[in-house]
Amino acid sequence: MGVAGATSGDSASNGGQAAAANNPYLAHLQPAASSGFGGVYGKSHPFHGLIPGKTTVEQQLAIEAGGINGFTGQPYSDKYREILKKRQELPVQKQRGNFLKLVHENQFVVLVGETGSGKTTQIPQFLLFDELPQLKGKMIACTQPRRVAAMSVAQRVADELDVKLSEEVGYSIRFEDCTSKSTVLKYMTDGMLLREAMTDPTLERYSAIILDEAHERTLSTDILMGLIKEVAAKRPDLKVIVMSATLDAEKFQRYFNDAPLLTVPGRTFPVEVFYTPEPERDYVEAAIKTALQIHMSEPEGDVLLFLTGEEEIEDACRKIRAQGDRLIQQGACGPLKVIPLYSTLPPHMQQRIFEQAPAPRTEGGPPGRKIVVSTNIAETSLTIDGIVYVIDPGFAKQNVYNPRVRVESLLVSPISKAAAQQRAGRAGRTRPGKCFRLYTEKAFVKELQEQTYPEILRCNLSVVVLQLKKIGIDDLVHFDFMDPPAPETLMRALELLNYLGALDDEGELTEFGAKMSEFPLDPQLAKMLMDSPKFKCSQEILSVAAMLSVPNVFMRPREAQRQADAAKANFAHIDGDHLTLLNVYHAYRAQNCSSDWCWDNFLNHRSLKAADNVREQLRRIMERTGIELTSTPFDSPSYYTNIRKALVSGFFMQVAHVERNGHYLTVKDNQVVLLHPSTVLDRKPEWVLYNEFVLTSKNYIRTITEVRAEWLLDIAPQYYDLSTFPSCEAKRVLERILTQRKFRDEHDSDKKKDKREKKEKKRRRTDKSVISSETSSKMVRLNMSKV
DNA sequence: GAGCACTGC
Repeated sequence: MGVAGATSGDSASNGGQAAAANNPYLAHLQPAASSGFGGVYGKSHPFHGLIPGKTTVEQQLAIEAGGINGFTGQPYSDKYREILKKRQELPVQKQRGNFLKLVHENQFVVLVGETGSGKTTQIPQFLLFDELPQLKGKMIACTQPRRVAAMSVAQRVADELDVKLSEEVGYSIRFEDCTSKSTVLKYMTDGMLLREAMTDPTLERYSAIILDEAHERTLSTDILMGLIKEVAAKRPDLKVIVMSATLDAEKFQRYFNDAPLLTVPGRTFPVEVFYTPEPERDYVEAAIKTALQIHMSEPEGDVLLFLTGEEEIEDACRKIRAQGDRLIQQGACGPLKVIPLYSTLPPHMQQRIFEQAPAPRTEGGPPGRKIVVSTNIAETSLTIDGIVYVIDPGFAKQNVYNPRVRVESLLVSPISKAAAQQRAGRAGRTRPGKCFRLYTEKAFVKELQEQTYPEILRCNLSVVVLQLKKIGIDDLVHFDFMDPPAPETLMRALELLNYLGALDDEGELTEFGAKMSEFPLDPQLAKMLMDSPKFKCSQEILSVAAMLSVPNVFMRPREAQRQADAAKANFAHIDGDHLTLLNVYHAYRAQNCSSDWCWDNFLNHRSLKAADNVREQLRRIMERTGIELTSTPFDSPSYYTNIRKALVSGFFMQVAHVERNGHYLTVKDNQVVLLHPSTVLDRKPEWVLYNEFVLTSKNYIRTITEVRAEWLLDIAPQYYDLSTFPSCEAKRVLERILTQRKFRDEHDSDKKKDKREKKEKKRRRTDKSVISSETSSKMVRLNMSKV
């Protein structure tokens, strides 16, 4: 992944230091030396006359129309002038004066700009020429919810400013920092800015921050808003622009101390909205019918149909194709191209949405049509040109978190009015369009909520709490969230972090917790990683943690389920799914990360590649934080038990015990759960540790490994304090073990103890060697033959 | 014997 011409690192300023000192055009590279912080530009400089925070539209226009680029000292290119003409036609240009006035007079500005207004590319530039952050040795940040947006917008703006991407304009996303010492405008993901805040809590390196797409209310944007509100109170010099695409601006204004509002019209075409007169019983059937009706009776133009998930979409595609074929044979309409779209689809399949609609079969015959059947990936992340008709059944899968049982689940639920509007808007990007809503107008008005619940109200907050504690926000209950999460969700997070040792009993961040927060992982995974040297298996746990933080690697196509299951069985480890994942990773590396090999073994290459990336990132953090990288020799009998013990040190709260009736109960919570059918375990071990609890048709625990009761008691005594247990079978079993231990300890003669200790010492000595990566293919072979 | 909406560090 990457943008052509993108570079990372600070090559931009290499060798530029000497030149900069004598070159007035390059003064921004050395503001301290040339003019001092807060200084101004000299007479010969294109930026001469600009006073930070006091520029005028005329000044900015004159600079843009000038001959010399103030950033590079070079004459503007022809391409620059060409782009400039187009920029001048964007609706947001008419508001430049108003924008500058508001920014001069206010710390916070809320800007609502509809699709096509040009806000994402232009506003940061208006601000750049007004702020002149280079004079203060600072930057302007503009956040985006998605990586691709950060990359592509940065490239576009670099072109508009006639500079090389990574120099004055750059971007920063996970796994890729495309900025340099000369960067003054930085596009970045919101998550990335939040990461930075953990080491720079007052965001000193920025003179202004633009939060774009704030209406999406991503978890990171919400936390950033709370944080920036606090920082701004301490830093009157910091400018904050909040940009949103919806009419929900009032809420943002109120939140940011009654900030002024600037509204910029968009540039889209009208979309006529139709409702069904009666509620539809089966929205998929209704959607298919509507799609075919459009094809038969509406003029040329492509169709976008929103459904909720992969299976539903593939199913609908098949049905539309089948029924479409029948109509075509009857000569009732032109040819159809039906294309599915969802995120787990391989990239070359996703590309198909950009194909042209099929041509009519005979010249002058009925027109061909493209129908894209998509999840709400097409609502925000992907834009398909040429869509004229949208079919909106009004549903989407949404994540819901229940703190009481600590379970996240995906539920098909009605979308919000804002989302419905967004969907409809997809029909009007190239010409006037139509949107068919498969619900009544009354339902739209009365039943749909205004906005989608922000993510912060729908998810487990343990990562959020850890991050905020690291940033130095101690009082989370009184932290000014735009929408405060349920106290119970916060309590659950605090409790978990306390058990993991990240917070002490007063709720203060411990040193251990501070280190944990460095890892871009769930706290359980971070804890497991940090404890893994104790069990001499940090190399292996690194791999397991990476595999657990990427999408499922096992593919199971409907038409080849048995082959896929057989392929998976080759990697199965007798002790469970975590070690199976480790086998897969080792085999993948032993096969030189071959994508063909992945395909042959029904493995998702994209996921494995991601796991490899994540592993490398985690390994670096381990090195930086001084956590030892070590392994138990593969031929040691404790190789796998050590790994399983390390799993326990992170996931001791996610353990289930099988009851005499064959049901599993989660420890302490006593929830009845079933082993997910995807597990490689073909028996029912007494104690299992699980990675996640999913609520679908039943209560399932997924990604499971057998563990031993003794480990639970030894590794997590703080949680397995039996006085805190409700009365249950698991408690009785654990009690029995403790009694036996006490008995044994009392009757153990000193001699026996001595012997045991000696043996233990010897074992420790033999465990010290570290395996090299060269042996990894051998490891896989050995291990596979064991199974 | 069953599913993985979508992002992000």
